[in-house]
Amino acid sequence: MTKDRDLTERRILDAVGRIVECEGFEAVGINAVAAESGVSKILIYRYFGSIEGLLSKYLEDKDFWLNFDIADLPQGDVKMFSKQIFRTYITMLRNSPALRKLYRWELSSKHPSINDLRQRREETALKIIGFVCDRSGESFDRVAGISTLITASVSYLCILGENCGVYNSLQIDSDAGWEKLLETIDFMMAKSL
Amino acid sequence: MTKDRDLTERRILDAVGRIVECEGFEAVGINAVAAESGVSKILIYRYFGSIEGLLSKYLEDKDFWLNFDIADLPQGDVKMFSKQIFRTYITMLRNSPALRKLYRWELSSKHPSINDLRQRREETALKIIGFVCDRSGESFDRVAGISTLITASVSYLCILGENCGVYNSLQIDSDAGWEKLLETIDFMMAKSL
DNA sequence: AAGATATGTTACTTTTTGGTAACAACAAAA
DNA sequence: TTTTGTTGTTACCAAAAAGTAACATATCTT
Repeated sequence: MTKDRDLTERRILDAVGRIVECEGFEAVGINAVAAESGVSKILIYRYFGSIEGLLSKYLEDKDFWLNFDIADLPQGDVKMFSKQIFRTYITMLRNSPALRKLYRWELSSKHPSINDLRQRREETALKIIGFVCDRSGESFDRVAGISTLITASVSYLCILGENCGVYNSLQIDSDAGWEKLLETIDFMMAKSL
Repeated sequence: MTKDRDLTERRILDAVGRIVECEGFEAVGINAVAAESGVSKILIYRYFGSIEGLLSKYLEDKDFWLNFDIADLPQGDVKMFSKQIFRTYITMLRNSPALRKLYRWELSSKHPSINDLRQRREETALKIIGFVCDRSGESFDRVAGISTLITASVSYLCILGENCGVYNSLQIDSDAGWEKLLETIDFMMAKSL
């Protein structure tokens, strides 16, 4: 029995990660975390206060938009820039089980740290939309509307893809379906923006 | 103690309805249903076999697309027809808590009767998309892509609206936000179809 | 070394949830 | 009227979940 709080906390958070990726946030209970991490429950309470606190800690650095930096993308052409954002978002969501579980969880949970997340996301969104407006000459409402349509549908379809293979005859659980969707998105943006 | 199985079943199903509308399908457990309906659990088992069976029964006639009839909509102009479908869908979702809860539940549950639902929805979707293709001359993939983008985002935003007021600076929990969205959808369809 | 504090273990209580056994009352068929 | 089957009540059991009390051991300070 070595005594190392940092290590123990890491073990607990790692266990949360595994549970989330595999079964989602809904499955993160004290017993589950204790069992998965091999740490006794009482330590979880001591170090994180509650499951709420544990999840808040876990959520730090997990969201896509929060860690999004405009500077990471090519600045030249606005159309390319916009396209690239959506592509990156899709890639992230399709490759990260934890992110998909997070987006799913948000739809049914009123966890306090989710509000934080949303507010900070709104700030990022505002910045990006403003950026695109400035360079494209489109109205804010137009850009916001299109962005909303695209990101919301992408979020929905990525979540759904975990349980369901086909939506409107599109193969949403495979690359084939997503290429068709990307084609549609590109087409739509070409026409609308 | 009057003996009336039909009445009892009705009482149970009504209780399910109240629970679903208020807390969602996730909260439909035997104890909850028994308490809400005032019927003893064992009768629920006897009459519906299990919670699964109970939910399957409840789900009959609940989905939007399953009860959708092309004949209900104006047949004349294809553009109007398409617009009208999406408008109707939005109105239904925004006015029915149970429907929203169903769409939310689908994202995380593997309940057997959900597969039925999806398959039958696919059939309806195929019909509608085919119908629009025939009359508009657009390709199947184009129509399917646009429909997917719109319905998926609408579903997502309606579900999200229950816990979250703003998305991309759009007020998704109020008519104001939805009018802007409708405007975007109309614009997009005008350009794309 | 002695004491104080942080760390960890074990075993327990309570609550909730799903599930069942045993019996009581009513209704219709024999 | 007796029998049979359906409807309903009560009380229980078992498992899973959250949460806590009491104790043991390591680490650091003085």
